[in-house]
Amino acid sequence: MADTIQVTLPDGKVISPPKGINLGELAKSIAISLGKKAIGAVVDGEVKDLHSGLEKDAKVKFVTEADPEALDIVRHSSAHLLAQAVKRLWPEARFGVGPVIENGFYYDMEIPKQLEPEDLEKIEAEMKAASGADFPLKRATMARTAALQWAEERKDPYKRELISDLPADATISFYTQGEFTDLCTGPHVPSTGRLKHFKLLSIAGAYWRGDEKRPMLQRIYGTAFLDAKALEAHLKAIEEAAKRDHRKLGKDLGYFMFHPLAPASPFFLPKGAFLYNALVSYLRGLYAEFGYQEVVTPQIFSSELFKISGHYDNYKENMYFTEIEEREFGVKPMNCPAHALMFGARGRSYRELPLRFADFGRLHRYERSGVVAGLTRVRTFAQDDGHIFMGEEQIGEEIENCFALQQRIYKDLGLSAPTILVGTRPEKSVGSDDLWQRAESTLLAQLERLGQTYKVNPGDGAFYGPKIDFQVRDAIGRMWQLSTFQLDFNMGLRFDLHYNAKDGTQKRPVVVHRAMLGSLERFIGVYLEHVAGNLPLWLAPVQAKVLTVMEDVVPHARGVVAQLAAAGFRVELDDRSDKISAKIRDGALEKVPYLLVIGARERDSGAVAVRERGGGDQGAVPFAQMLERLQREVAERR
RNA sequence: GCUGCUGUGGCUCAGAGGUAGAGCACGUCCUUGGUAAGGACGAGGCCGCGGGUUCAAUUCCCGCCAGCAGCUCCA
Repeated sequence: MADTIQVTLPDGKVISPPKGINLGELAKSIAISLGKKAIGAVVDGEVKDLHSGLEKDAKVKFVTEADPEALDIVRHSSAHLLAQAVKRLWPEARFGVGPVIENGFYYDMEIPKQLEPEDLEKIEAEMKAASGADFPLKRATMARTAALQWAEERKDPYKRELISDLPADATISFYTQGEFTDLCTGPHVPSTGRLKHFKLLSIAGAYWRGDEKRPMLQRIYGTAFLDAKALEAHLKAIEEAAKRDHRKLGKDLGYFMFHPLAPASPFFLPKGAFLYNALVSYLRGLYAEFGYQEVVTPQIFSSELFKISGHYDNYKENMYFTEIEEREFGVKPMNCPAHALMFGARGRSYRELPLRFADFGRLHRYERSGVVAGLTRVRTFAQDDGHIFMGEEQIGEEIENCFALQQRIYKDLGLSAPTILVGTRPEKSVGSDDLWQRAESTLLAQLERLGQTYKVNPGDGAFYGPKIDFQVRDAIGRMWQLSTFQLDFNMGLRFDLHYNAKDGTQKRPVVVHRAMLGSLERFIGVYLEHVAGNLPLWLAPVQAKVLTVMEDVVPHARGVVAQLAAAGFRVELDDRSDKISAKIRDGALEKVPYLLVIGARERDSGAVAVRERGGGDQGAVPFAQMLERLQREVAERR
């Protein structure tokens, strides 16, 4: 019995199948039903498909549709099904890679025909046919030379490149389904009949291996699920996401607009400008509390400044320049150089440190035309920017102070805890290895000390120093970078900044660049999506609308509006000669937090009939009580 | 920047080689109605911009601009 192995199942049971048994047979041997349901298996923590053989003792857990791993397997196999369908329709097609992504899969390919949306239907139909044929997916391995020859025969330079890039000792495996074979490590479903609930979503261009110097392939995005219901739900979720797209909300609610004569540059309409300014004044309140001093700095500087700061060498392609009196000037893309000038304008004492400058200055950055989008990627924006000048020994405390401020803001705004990413030295950068080394280790030490969990993104730092980026997942599930803390040992050096230390020596200040909301523009975009346009009372441009039931009560309603306005609330009156239901509908579509209905009854009793956003009629509430409720809610920032 | 798609009244969108339509919004009038659309009438369009083809272009072709989905790049 030397040729059996010990297999431990999830329930702790140990069985002894023959060595080399493939997982599909093993599943069947445990239970016929398991043999039918199994899609793959997790062997010692690694996902395998049912064709894999077992050569040694292992822990095996079969993956059925109930397991989370199943979805990835189905999606990966769906990508193969897509490729098979494309190959049937366009035999000349050459294939790049076809991985699983967060909500589905894609496949990059070179096809002589430029794909159009209608082609997706044709491809889908072909995929259904291949699924109906229920081809088993057979795994085979090939020696490197045979594999390369395979790619050669198919005249597929992409697969060839993929094969030659595989490590010398790699097992090169292929999967065959019917007439179609693809290079792949797997795992896959046992047969194409398992793939029924898929949908092709879009066509896009994608550079081969993400390199813009290499050919652009056509990429087809799709998604697949284990059952029709889940697919339906996902497609529905995509639709719902589109409804809370900030570009749509911004337009519908009259918050901001764009114009072709200022591409990628938002115009904040009165209501949007209110929100913008409300955020700024909220931050100003916190700045007083957290020891910041706000400054106002120029927009345009001689290029000399950017040569000193390093932007001229490292950031020039993102800057706007102009020439006047034969001197070159640059529009600032960041506030830091201006703050450095202010710090250095006179002698500084250690007693002033940490010196915290805050600046809501407008920044301009040239962004390539294809990358701009709504408010989340624009060419002009303001940050809730700040630079902290300090002694090296103050870094820890200051980073901690930054975290405290950030947590306060996120709490007030109802944002969830962000994902933390540490960016280290990029290729294009200023400063010595030693400075970078020190800056990076200081940041990491702080994160450790504060017990924050984080991931490191090598090479993702700013050109002047390493950074901590904070990403927030919005309600739709996309990640956005908002806050950023950046450590800078270089600015002091470049601008030759110094201060008189306690011991009488001249010392170099260290600088922290930090933004809490990041760019106000991006923040507003993300936040609008986060709340689906339902701004909390304290930020809503219109907090309440008074709606009149009939003409007789209009004078009284005016009085109510005046009282609310006198109490500092932003109120509108809807006294149109429309039915109350129509006014309610309009107010609801405007996402106004409170609709206050006034008819004869309310007038006579000094009340308002309250309707809270998203809810129904709450009945009459005495006016004084309502006023108090509004005041409380604003104070609590609900 | 690259690939593809799109561009028609304020908004959402039809339409066709013979210079335009719907719904909503808007205005006026009627209606004063109690919790998500009352009625009638009316006004409003360089059919993104510039070339070309054609007797005729908003429609077909080319270029540009802008937007959208991605790629690449970033708050």
